Amino acid sequence: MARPRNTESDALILAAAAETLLRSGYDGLVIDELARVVGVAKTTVYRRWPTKNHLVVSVIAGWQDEVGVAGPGGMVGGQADGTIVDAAGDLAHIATALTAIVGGMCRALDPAPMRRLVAELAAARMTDDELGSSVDRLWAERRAAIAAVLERGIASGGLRHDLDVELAMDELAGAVYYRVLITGAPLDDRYAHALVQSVLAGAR
Amino acid sequence: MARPRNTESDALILAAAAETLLRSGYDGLVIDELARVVGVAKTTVYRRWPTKNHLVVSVIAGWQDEVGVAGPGGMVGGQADGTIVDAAGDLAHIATALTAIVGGMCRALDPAPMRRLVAELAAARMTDDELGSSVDRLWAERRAAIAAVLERGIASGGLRHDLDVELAMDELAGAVYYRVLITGAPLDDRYAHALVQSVLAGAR
Amino acid sequence: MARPRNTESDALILAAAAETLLRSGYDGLVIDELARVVGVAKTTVYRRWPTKNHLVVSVIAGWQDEVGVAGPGGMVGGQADGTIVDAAGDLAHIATALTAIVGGMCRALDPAPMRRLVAELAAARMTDDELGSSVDRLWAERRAAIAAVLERGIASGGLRHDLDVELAMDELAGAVYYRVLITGAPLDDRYAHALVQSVLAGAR
Amino acid sequence: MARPRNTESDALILAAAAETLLRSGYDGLVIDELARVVGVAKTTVYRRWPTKNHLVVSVIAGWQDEVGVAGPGGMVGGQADGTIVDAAGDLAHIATALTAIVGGMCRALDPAPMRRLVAELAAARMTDDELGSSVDRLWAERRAAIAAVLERGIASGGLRHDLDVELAMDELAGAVYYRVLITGAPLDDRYAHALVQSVLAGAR
DNA sequence: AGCTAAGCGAGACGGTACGTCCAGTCTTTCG
DNA sequence: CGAAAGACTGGACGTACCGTCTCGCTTAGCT
Repeated sequence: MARPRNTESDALILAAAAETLLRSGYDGLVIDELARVVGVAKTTVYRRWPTKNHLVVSVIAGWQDEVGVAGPGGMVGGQADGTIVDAAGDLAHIATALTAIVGGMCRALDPAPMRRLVAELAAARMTDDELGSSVDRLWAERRAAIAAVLERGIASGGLRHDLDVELAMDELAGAVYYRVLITGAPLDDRYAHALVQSVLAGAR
Repeated sequence: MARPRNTESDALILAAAAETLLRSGYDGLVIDELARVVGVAKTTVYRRWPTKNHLVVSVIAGWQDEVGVAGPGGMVGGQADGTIVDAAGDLAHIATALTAIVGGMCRALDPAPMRRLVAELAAARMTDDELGSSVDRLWAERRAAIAAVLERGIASGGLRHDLDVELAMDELAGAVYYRVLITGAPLDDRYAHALVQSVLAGAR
Repeated sequence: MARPRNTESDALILAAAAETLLRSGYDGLVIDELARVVGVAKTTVYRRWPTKNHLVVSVIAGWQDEVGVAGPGGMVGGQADGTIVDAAGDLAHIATALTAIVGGMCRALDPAPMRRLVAELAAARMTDDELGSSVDRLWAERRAAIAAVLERGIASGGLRHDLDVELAMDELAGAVYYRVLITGAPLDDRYAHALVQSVLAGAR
Repeated sequence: MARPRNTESDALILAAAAETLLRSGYDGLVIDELARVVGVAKTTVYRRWPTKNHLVVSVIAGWQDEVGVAGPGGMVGGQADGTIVDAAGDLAHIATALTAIVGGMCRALDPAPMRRLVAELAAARMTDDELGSSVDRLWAERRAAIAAVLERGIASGGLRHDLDVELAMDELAGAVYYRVLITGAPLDDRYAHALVQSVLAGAR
């Protein structure tokens, strides 16, 4: 009965927002201008995302969906690592699977615009509860991927039975985000490899 | 030769800004109101710090000088862990020293206002270079404290000779900041203890 | 198609601005306060008038439309003097008509707030072209009223054929504005009467 | 007993202020910048003139002293017209003397910067009493010159005994200022001549 | 010759207004 | 009802001047 939403607008807005976010950061994304550029009314944006923050979350979620848990540039699809870990539970395979995931994170988060964005989202998380949970869901995906690998590792006997999975995840993901947000140190596959080795050294 | 700046104003402004920053976060700090509260003209603030960001940097720098590595609320002074590590280099002592530092971090960073602030600073770091380096210096202090302990541990034989100190620090500090900024999980001494144990498990 | 401007706001803002302008002069008109008084956001004012000057122009233009040549407080309508001059062209009637107009000017311009305003507008005229032409249009109305009378006087033979109408107007209006702006001398009907007599003495 | 003021500073400040005033108008004259340009402390300016307005008045007064009542570009010195009028009181000589004075006014006030300045002073007059009287004194000089001529004209029988001198002056000076401030019409010697003729026509 | 009051430069300071920028909401009219 | 257009509230930001003040130094002229 009612006029249906123009789904094309969704895509256009997201695309433009994504580009602007990467190019100019959170503050550089101005809803007014975004709408103008896309050729859409500001209301159309706000009807879909109640807040600038929500829109930003959507953009990032889109990036994840687009490239799997590994983030843009990554290559580990959900089913793929499942298969790998199912096939073999021994330490080498666990390391390989983790390195793939962590490496994907590194490649995804290394670029400066992405770092800025992650920082801004972390800040937004603190003030805005609703957005907070959205952002949490975002981060949670990669966390779950790591958890899956670790738990299969435990199940397969490659890792200690009393391994604190939470803690191991904090160390892995934490080190990466620490470099992203706090030290600004570079992130690449080599670092991912070393990090995984180091953490597994205490998890065997 | 000219009338000197009223250094008391500097102090009052910084104090008020610090308090507001902790209580209300970056956005809660409004220059106009700050000036009013301190009883100073807005121009007096802007004469000292050309931008809100510059002021925030000063506040943080002040925290550093004031409280050492532990940050506001923390209590780990340089001499304390120095003494501990000097006294004995074996693993138990290393663990104790690290737990003290990491526990200090946890207690300092756990409160919500502090989390918000850290996140906002991490974000500001990305855009504003000047502020960035100031923030970096801030974080660097704790990092140095951890490094010192680790290196003495290596020297004393308590830790592996080929231990990647950088990596170990990333794991320790990273896990903490990860919880502060990304997962929002609580931080306390128990966590600090477990974290240190876990990391040392792979460092022996 | 879009939401139309609230025309009531226009009116309210103009009214409040007009009152403030008369009571407190140009500098006494503060946009921030104006908006507050009217109960409107400052942006709503700036959307309509990009500058304080533009707003002042609008106010003045409003006065024109509202009160005719006589200005605020004046009372000489177009038809009144028209009738008079139509009825008889001889000198006495010309003098009466002119005295009415000039007297209206005197009464309108005599009060201190009006003097201040006229002076401020004369000053603004010089810097701001847009505002200048608006102000010019304002002054022009009275000038035209005087010119009409003089020209009918010439046509009816009451005044010299070679009378320089421009010059006579300069003398009449000039004397009034001179007192308004330069000497500060009082203006009333008696003065208007004497002035008209004096100028007509040389115009017969 | 104390160190005397540096009179050279007075001159330099006045000169710079004069130039700026003519080039950039009242608002373009910024005390801070003036002091910087002259190479003098702001206090040195304010010690001499308590207010920007006072300084501006001084500048204008300087112009008068410099060139006699006729203003910059004029040439009728006090003694000159005295001599002229003393020599002969008949109408032709009165007209000549008045034309000289009024012509001087025209030449002095015609340039756009001067118009702006006069307008700004007229506005300042209204708000600032102290400055008002200074400005009044300024205008009064030319007025006095005209009055002198008219009164001698009356004494010599060239002008009517019952001539209202005030009114005649208002007409003469008023027409000029009216063009300066209100209509923006050009002013030159031809206009001065016509104006004097017209006013004298009713004064005989 | 030395004391001292004032001049001077430099620039901090309080105060006040301006005009700008955005986020998010509300109000129309059209399809 | 969805969409386009854009008005509206609300609040902060940084800028610009004015006129006052406080330093420390310099200098003329009285004692």
